[in-house]
Amino acid sequence: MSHADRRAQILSTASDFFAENGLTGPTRRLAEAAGVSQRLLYRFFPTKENIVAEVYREEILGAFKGKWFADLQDRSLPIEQRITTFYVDYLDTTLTRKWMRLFLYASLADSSMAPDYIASIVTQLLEVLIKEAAAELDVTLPDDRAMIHEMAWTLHGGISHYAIRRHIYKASLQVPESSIVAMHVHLFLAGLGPMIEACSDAR
Amino acid sequence: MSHADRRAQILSTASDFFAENGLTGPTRRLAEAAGVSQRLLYRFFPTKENIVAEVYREEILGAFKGKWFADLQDRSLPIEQRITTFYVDYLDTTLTRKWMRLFLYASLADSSMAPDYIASIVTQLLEVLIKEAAAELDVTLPDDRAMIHEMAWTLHGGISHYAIRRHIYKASLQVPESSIVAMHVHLFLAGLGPMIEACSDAR
DNA sequence: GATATAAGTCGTCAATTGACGACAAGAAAT
DNA sequence: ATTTCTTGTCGTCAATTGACGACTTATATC
Repeated sequence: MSHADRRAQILSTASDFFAENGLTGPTRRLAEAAGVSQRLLYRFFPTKENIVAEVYREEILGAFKGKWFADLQDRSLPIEQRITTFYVDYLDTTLTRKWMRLFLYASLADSSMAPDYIASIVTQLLEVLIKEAAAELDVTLPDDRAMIHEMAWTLHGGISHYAIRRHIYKASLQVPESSIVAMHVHLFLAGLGPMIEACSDAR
Repeated sequence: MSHADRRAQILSTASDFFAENGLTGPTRRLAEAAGVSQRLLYRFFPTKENIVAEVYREEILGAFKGKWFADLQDRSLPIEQRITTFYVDYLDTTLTRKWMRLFLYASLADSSMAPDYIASIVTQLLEVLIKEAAAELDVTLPDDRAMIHEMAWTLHGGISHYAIRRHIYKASLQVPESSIVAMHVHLFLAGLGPMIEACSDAR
């Protein structure tokens, strides 16, 4: 098998392996899973840490789509539909079992695998999302950007946590995913106006 | 030092140790952290797994208060205040750094450390919470219990995910915690009615 | 066919791991 | 003072770990 192909195959196996067994999973079991001798791993990667880092780069950082930004701002569609469509896709492509487990293992290991980059992307996403919502609902957002982000997190966090319940806590979920997304989005859009009002009053 | 005291001290150290280093942290480092020889651990616990299990029992399962059920149902106070007070306390006592990290490490390890018990408690909590909210808002909940739970999860999941962002992702959070809780609760109460209506219409 | 180069494995090293037997120090009881 | 029991440590065992040198096998190039 060619160098590039073998490397890709190992990385693909590794992403599944580390997602299931944690970043501390032994290289011998990883090699076994890849159908390869343990020694061969070190022909492609200098250290085990390097394998983990490569998996992280490919699987975690590569899971975001630029298209989302454009779609969320397509005002020819109602905001509820735009957000719902986005989250159905987001759950399907990014908040998968593999992604969530890798991301949590990496975050827990405090390994400086900078979640800053991801935080930055998500923040941009949230900012677009809530600005579009505010525009269609005709409400004015507060000036404080940190506060705006937290408002958007009430929606984004709820859906992210649904993915955690599903993939990490292995909760038995009976309500179909599309209904759940619809609920979260509807609640958010219905409550956004009142929430902003309450925030202004409190000040 | 007496047997009981020493055991308690080891467990206390172990809970911090495993929370920070993961359930795979070595016994030698744990012993060192406890200021004790590694051998001594095995005078109190038959295996390392047993230490982890004991930590889990004490720290994870022991973090829930029966008082919450009573307080949430005290109709002499407005529901918004009841829920807000509950979540401020919940974040402070249960969704701590230590608790979250232990719980996530345990959940990821798929170890059958039955999260069923916790799921059961949380479900009861959510059912009380949303029933009280529906009562005060004078809206009727759907019959489907699974659906009711998911509705409550829009609030509970959002706040839980805030704790994850804070303690696991180490996000820099600028907005004070009390404001965040207030936002989530207000959004939920404002959106609950419309969300329920949308659910009925969809059917 | 000879030869070089790439693909891959075997066996091993030192370090680390969970676990435990053997022993030491101290207190309590007789 | 001797015995006995508790509290504790030292040193060690076998298994596992990441890493790598030495070797084999296949493929391609001349």
